[in-house]
This record gives sequence, C-alpha cells and structure tokens, in this order.
Amino acid sequence: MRLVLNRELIVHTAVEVVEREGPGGLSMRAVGLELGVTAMAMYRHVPSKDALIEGMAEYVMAALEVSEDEPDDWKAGARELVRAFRAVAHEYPRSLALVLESGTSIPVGLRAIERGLALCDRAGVQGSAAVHVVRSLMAFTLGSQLREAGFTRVLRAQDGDPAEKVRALSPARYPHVVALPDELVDNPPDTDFEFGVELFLSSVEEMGGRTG
Amino acid sequence: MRLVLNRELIVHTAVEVVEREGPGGLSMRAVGLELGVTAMAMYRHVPSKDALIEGMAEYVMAALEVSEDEPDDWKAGARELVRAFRAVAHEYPRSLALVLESGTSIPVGLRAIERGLALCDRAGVQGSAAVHVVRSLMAFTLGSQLREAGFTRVLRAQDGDPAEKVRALSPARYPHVVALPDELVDNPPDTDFEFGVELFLSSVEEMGGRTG
DNA sequence: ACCTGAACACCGTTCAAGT
DNA sequence: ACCTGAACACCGTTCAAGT
Repeated sequence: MRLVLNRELIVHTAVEVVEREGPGGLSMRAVGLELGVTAMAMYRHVPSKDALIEGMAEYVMAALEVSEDEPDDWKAGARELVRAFRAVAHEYPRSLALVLESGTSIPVGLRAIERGLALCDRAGVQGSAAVHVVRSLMAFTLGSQLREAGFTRVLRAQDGDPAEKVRALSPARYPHVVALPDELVDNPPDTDFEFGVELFLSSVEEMGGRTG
Repeated sequence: MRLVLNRELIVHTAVEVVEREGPGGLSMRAVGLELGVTAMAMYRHVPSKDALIEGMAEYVMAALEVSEDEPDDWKAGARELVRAFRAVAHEYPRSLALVLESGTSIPVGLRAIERGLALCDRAGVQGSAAVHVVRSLMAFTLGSQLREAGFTRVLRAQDGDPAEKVRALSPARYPHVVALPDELVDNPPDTDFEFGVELFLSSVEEMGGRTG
C-alpha cells in the first residue's frame, strides 16, 4: 500500500480535517497524521501552511456551480447565482470560516463574474455600472455569510432570554429597538439573505428599466 | 514608576501593537513586553487571548460615532451611519482584520441599531422589514470591508498587467469579462461602496414610498 | 527521489514559588 | 495581592541524515 502524496490530496485531506475538527484542528502535523505521513513530507508539495489554506480556498470555490443555461429571466438567474454560492458555504462551512479567519482571499471564478455581468446585461445594466452591481452583490453575499457564521453579534446575551433583555432597555433611549424585541432576536439567515437579495435586485431592475 | 495593570490598558496596548505590527504580531508575550510585564501577569485581568481579542473588538467598535441629531432626511442620515462605520474601519484597519481573522464577532452597538431603525421609520419602513433592512445594510457594509481588506480576489494576477490578462481571455467563453478589462481591474473601494449604498437606499425608498 | 528525526524559535496557558 | 520562572503541550519550518 504505497501512498502517492500530491498537492490535491493534501488539500482535500486538509478540507476533510477542518470540516470534522473545525478551524482550530488544522495543523500540518494533523493533516500529515491523517495521511500517515510526517508534517515535513508535505513541504515537498505545499510550500507553507498559508499556501495550503490558499489551496483550500480554491478547492472550496471550485465547487461553485455556475449555470451556463439561458435563464428564464435575469432575476431568476441572479437568484440562482447567489444561491449557488450559499450552497458552497453550506457544504464547506468550517473551511470557508477558516479561509476568512486566516485572511486568505476567496478566489471568485471567472465563470461567476461572466455570469453576473451577462445577467446585468440582460437587466439593461452595462459597463462600469454592471461591474459595480456584481461587486456589490458579492459584498452583500459574503457579508451575509459572515453574519450567518456568527462574525457579527447584536443583542446576543449568553444568559437569560435575550428578548426579555431587549424589553428591559430604556424606551426613551432605544424606542425603536424596544418596540421590536422578537424581530431583533429572531435571526433566520435564509430569510434575511433572501430579503436583501430581493432589495438589491429590485434596485437593479429600476436601474436597468427592464422587468424581465 | 509603578505600572497599574488593568484590562482597559492591556486591550488598548494590544490594539496599538496590532496597528503597528499587524495581526501576526499579536501575542500575549508581545503585549506583555510592550507593557514591561510578563505574559502571565496579564492573566489576572484577561482570561485568555480570545477574550483579549473580544476586548479589542469592543474597543474598536466603541469608536463608532452614531449621531444623535435629527438628520436632514433619512437618506442623509443613513449615509452618515454607514460612513461612520467606514471611518472606524479606516482608523483601526489591522485590528478589525484581526478580529475578523480570529472569528471573533463584531459587536454592533445598540445605538447604531436604534439609529438604523429610526431612519427606516423615517423612510416609511417599519417592523420586521426595518430589521431586515438594517441587517442587510450591515451585511453589505461588512462585506465591502472584507473586499477592501483583500479577503476576496478576482482577476488579481501577481505578475504582468492584469488588464492585459483579461484581454487575453477567450472572448467566446467570457464575452462580458473581456469587454470590461479596465473596469474589472480598477478597484476603487470608496466608489464601489458608495455605489452599493445608493443602490440599497433607493430600494428602501421605493419600499417605504417616501422621498425625504 | 522521497521521507524522517531532531532541532529551532516560537506559541497559549498552568501553577508553584517568590515578594 | 500581584507578579515571575519554569514547565507543558503544542505550533510552523529548516535541514542534515537516512533509504
């Protein structure tokens, strides 16, 4: 049983380890152990841990399925595109968190960019405006992912009922907050995300002047 | 010259160290050295490194200046609010990066939430819709920050002129990408961000049905 | 050519010991 | 009460040595 080590295998194993053990469980030694090899053996194929994580980012983003079909309409196509990213995020949540945590940039593929620009075109938005739209939607999608992964915290008390805590706030200082305790505490990621996407797309629609 | 150690001082020093040395330069030993104290001495005031980073997140976000004035109109107020967040991000770029990189959640203050909801109210958006709007704008703002800090990478070749590389792509496969080489390579963070904000706000306007 | 062992310079954290 | 020194169990990475 001779094991042939290569970059692909190492990266794949690293993703497995992280999905099983979490971001903290990733070490060169741990990946080596999983492969039945010492940590040093991997330096022949991966120059550093940072490079390994970069490889993981590419591996994960390669799973993004960008449709090539003509969409029913540009809005349906746009929804499909952002949901494809969400699907990847839900398939590799801990690896994606690790990539963000390590400061490694997420490589967005050319096919996704091309698709986004094509959909903008269909919506009647061209040129630099289209680039801005695609980037803005990327920022929103990534930001939503951060929120879902718990990178932002609002009103998240660890002890006691959070809604009760909101109700206990000063209505004079925080009138609008106090009026919406359940809405603020309830935090359904999908609903939030879908809402934001629709908000976004309706703006694009107005911009391009086309309904379909 | 007797030094009185406390949590506030330790957190402040940690922020200083990170802004000077970068996220990688933060270690308990390094912060201790800066204070003329061993790393172990700090464990009396900060239970762990994670807790220290949490403290840094609070320290940084405490710098967010939320206006209490009546805004000229809700749009102007909204622009001011998101720009206040940007100002913080530009004041503590490396600390904010560290907070994101370490997976520590960013504590968004009550005053910012209250302000966001109040502005929604002014725009004619209430209830759970207002909560969704505030959260979406938070996601977008944070995502934009990630993009600016280099957490996402598109068409960012390290060698040669990137615009040339875009032009060298197959026009059959990437027609829209090839048509916009300069727009895609040019990456002005402020312009991108402002564009997205306006896109967002015009949607909110349509939703609430009020111009002012 | 490919992998290992030992070593180096770091970490966060614990805890008995000092003052 | 507050801080230190030594120690423990880890890291990433280098490099001479093995096969």
